[in-house]
Amino acid sequence: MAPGTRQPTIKEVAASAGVSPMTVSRTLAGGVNVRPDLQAKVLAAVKELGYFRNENARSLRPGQASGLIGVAITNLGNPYYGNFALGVEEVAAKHGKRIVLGNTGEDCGREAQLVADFIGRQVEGLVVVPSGGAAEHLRADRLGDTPIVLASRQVAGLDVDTVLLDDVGGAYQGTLSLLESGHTRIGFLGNVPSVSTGQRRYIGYEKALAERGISPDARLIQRDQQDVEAARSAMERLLDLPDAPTAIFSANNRNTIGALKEIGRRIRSGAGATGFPAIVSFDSFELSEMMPVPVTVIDSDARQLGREAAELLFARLQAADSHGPSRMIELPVTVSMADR
Amino acid sequence: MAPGTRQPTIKEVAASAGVSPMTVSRTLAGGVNVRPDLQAKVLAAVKELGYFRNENARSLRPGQASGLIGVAITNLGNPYYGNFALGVEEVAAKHGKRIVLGNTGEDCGREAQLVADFIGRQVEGLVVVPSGGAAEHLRADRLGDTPIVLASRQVAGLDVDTVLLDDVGGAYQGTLSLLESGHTRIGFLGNVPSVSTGQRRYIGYEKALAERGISPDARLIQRDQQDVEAARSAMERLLDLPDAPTAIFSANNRNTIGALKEIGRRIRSGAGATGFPAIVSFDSFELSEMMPVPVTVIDSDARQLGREAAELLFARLQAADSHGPSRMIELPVTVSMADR
DNA sequence: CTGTTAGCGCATTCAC
DNA sequence: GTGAATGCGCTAACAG
Repeated sequence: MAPGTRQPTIKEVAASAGVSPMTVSRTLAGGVNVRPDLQAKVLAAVKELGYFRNENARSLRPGQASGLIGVAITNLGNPYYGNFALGVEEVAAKHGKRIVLGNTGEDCGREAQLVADFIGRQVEGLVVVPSGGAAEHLRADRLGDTPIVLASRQVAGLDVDTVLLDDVGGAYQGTLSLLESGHTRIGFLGNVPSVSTGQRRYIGYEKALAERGISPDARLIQRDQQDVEAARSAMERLLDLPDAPTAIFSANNRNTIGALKEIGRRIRSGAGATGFPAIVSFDSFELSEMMPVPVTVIDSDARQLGREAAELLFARLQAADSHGPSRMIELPVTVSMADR
Repeated sequence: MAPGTRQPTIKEVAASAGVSPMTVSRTLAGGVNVRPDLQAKVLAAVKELGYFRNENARSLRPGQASGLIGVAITNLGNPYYGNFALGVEEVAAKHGKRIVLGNTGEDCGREAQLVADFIGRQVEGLVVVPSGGAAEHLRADRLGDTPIVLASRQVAGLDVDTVLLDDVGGAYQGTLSLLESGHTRIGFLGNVPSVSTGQRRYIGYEKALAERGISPDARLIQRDQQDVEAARSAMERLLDLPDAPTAIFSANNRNTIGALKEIGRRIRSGAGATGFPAIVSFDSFELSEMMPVPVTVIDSDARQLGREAAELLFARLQAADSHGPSRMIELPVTVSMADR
């Protein structure tokens, strides 16, 4: 095709095939009630001209759905959310829908923009991992009638379908396993409490301690680390305490990696490979079995989380029920010593 | 949107505000030539009704761009490509465009579908990490006038803008560093040669060997592993050779992780932590400094790769030159001992 | 400054 | 089986 040309339209295909636009439309829609010889002519013209049906114009017609599901995640660079998106896509594909994926970068403003754009592009539904700030823009009545499902994190006061992990239970079990090994001084590394996972995992940790009559020691609790370097630095502070913890509960992948990096740093400066705290990590990571200290992993299936969120959305779409009572699902997690 | 309900339209907003649709349109477009009091009325009605401008209808008008860039990657679950997509998005945002992201899963058919859908949705340009199979559907003349940039991998016979890493040079340098340490039996772990990175990295490996007068030993070369388990198994075969390699060049992240897992397995079965081959890995990975064997990493910046690909695309879009001679960029890589 | 007209690409409805 | 008319939501161009 020559420079400066537009995408060919259905009219041009029709002209080229010597039929009316309707015959082209019908042929592309499956060919019911079109003579085979005309279909062949149309398909030849389509190929010849490099015609693609304009999906935007198509979805303009009333009753025609856009075929799109909007997915907003917080961090594309995190494989957990990448796999989550794959799970959503898998279910969407099963229903003949495509996903449009956007990254919020944990920024509430970008999230609002993204959601507005999704709606402007006529998505049929939304799957959002909320960034944790204000969430006015996610309220059902601000979304037109577009159904939304939250995943991984909940938003206080937002009464919409939500899929979470069993954060409290996982953190509880993980902490309990440390207590059962005899640890009493257990450090906590976590992300900001304004994110619901941070909040919920802390609750599980505290609950296990409480059952053993241990009240949390504020000096052992570091819960503001959003990235690996902050986590490493928090671990450094814990290890330097006069009465350092003998075990660490890390509430997510980023904190676990940071903690392990600090341990590695000390080993390489000649500290020897012993005497470091045992670690329980909420979220798995590759090569956990290769670490110089044993790591117990609380694992969840990101892809399954994505699938469940999408299923919840499609259930609502099929029920044509965008305002029914909201549902909440908690997915189980598995606690296991890193495979070694 | 749930079947049965509609998003409010510009007409309804106009009616609610007591103005004409054009006044609404103008207000939403920035408000030039609209009295402030009418603007206020319009904005109030917009908020009241929860109106979102229909971007699909908007892009139907001639001259109105869709504001979308289509991005197709091979594996969303791989953080490398996640970060790549972030780089594309960053540059797109700078130009006021949004990205639509799709996952091909290394499947050529899905890639073709995805690209067709992107064009059907009137994307202004495409950034594709090609899956490696046949690529008829990526030829410029099959894409209408939509410009395309390939990233990370090239496709033989496809003369379009491409951004690659310095695969050959990186592999050459990495292999050379092993040769300079005195290794002569250097194993190769890589992905399938039909993917251009696999091909190019092998060439660099071979080139370094040739300079030292070493001809590749077929028994040391395993180049069909696309996932971690296959890589581990390939490493197992290498280690079990009567004359096992003293060093390994691993051509990508998946192969490196697999190789290390096999080493870990042997250490845990009591093999002791010495006597394993030195490893050079094309692609970095987290916690590489914690490995029981030293790992040299050939690193590249996925995000920068995404940025460069996007810049190439926007250069072409702005030049309104979708058919000029194609350009090829090779990004440098850094070779460094894992920071330890 | 504001409103009316017209048409973007497509598919539903109704004629033939 | 096929085509002509019509309108989806929006905005350029023009009229007032």
